[in-house]
Amino acid sequence: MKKTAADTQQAVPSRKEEILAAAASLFRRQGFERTSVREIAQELGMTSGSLFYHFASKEDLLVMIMEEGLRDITQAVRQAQATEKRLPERLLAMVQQHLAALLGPRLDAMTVLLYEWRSLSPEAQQRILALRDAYEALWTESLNEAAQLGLVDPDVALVRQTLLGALNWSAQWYRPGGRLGIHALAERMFVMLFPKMRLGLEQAAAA
Amino acid sequence: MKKTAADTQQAVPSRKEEILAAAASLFRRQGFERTSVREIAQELGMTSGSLFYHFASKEDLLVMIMEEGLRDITQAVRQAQATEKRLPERLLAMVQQHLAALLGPRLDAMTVLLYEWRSLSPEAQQRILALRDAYEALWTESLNEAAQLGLVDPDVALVRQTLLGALNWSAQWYRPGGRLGIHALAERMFVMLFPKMRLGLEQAAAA
DNA sequence: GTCTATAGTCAGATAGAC
DNA sequence: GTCTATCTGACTATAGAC
Repeated sequence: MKKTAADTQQAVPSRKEEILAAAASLFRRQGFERTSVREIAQELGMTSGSLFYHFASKEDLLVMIMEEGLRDITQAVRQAQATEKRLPERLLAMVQQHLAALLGPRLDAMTVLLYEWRSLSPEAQQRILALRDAYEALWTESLNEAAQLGLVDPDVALVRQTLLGALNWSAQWYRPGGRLGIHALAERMFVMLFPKMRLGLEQAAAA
Repeated sequence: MKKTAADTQQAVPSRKEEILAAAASLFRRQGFERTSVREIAQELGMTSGSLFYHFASKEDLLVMIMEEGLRDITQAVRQAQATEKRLPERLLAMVQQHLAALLGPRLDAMTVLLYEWRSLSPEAQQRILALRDAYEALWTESLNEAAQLGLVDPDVALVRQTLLGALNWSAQWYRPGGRLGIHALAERMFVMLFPKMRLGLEQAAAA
């Protein structure tokens, strides 16, 4: 029995997590192919050979970064969906959690997830795609309900693509410390993208 | 005086254009770094050395693909903007031209433009970024007018990012021959993203 | 304009000492 | 768990014949 349990929430990151974080940061800034394992190792003060004690291959690194990102955002949005029962508020909570996962502390991993999937082998691509489909199914579910209430266009697939496209694009331009925080950004985009939904909240009279 | 003038609209593509098209197709499917010059040459029945008679470097290929894509979409949207004088119709025409340029015959080049810019050298990145800024300025201009008429949120930068994000994301999922043509897709997305705009057109009573 | 041949570089991954 | 040293292969780009 190894001591690798409960490694998800600890404050002191394991070596493996340090490597994943450094790799994600480099992959986001330079792309997967333009980043060498030597660069990743150097970032951590080790040599390239040592990396392969922790990971079987460079692609293995990429796959784990992506799976971690997808696991995080899926869990966050699923919880928002389960917590908020009423519909307009539930979708707002889902948008907030999506942007928080995308633009928050895991920005590197999430950006890599969005823009480096072509560097995966076909087999790994299928695995990641299956996880992404499961995530998108959460949205389809709640958007279907909204469509039945007449709150969104009945073409739910198109609504989902438009919504997630607008949200995901923010990873290309959003920079922490800008004029809008993530929470405020989520509200603004929600109002813009779901104009038929009135929230009965305090921002009803906002500009 | 060489015979290279008026090469833009001809039906028979020059060798250079054939190379650019083959490269764009491979870059879109595999990414820039994962595509070798040998593959590009093979696609055209030549050997890798011959490519360098036409292009100085592999990056040169990428830059030309991107510049061509940006030139096309800028021209198309600028013409729509200049032709339609009235505002809601003008923005619809711009959305239609944006999607037509993005998803039409130049889909390969446009996708490469959107997703491979990190493979450019810093100098080339600046050049491309300047062209992209000029393109986005077209949108800022018309969206500013719309904001003054109360047709869109006054945060024009956010509106532009949201709009272009949703439109550009379609390159990830749209496939020609699907249930929606490009023209119809543009109308649907326009209505979804600009709900305050009523067009005075025939689709006023659509579902 | 295209070929062959190859220079020159750098990548991912492995073996074995410590 | 990290190191040094190295294998093996692939890549871009060039030179010069045709």
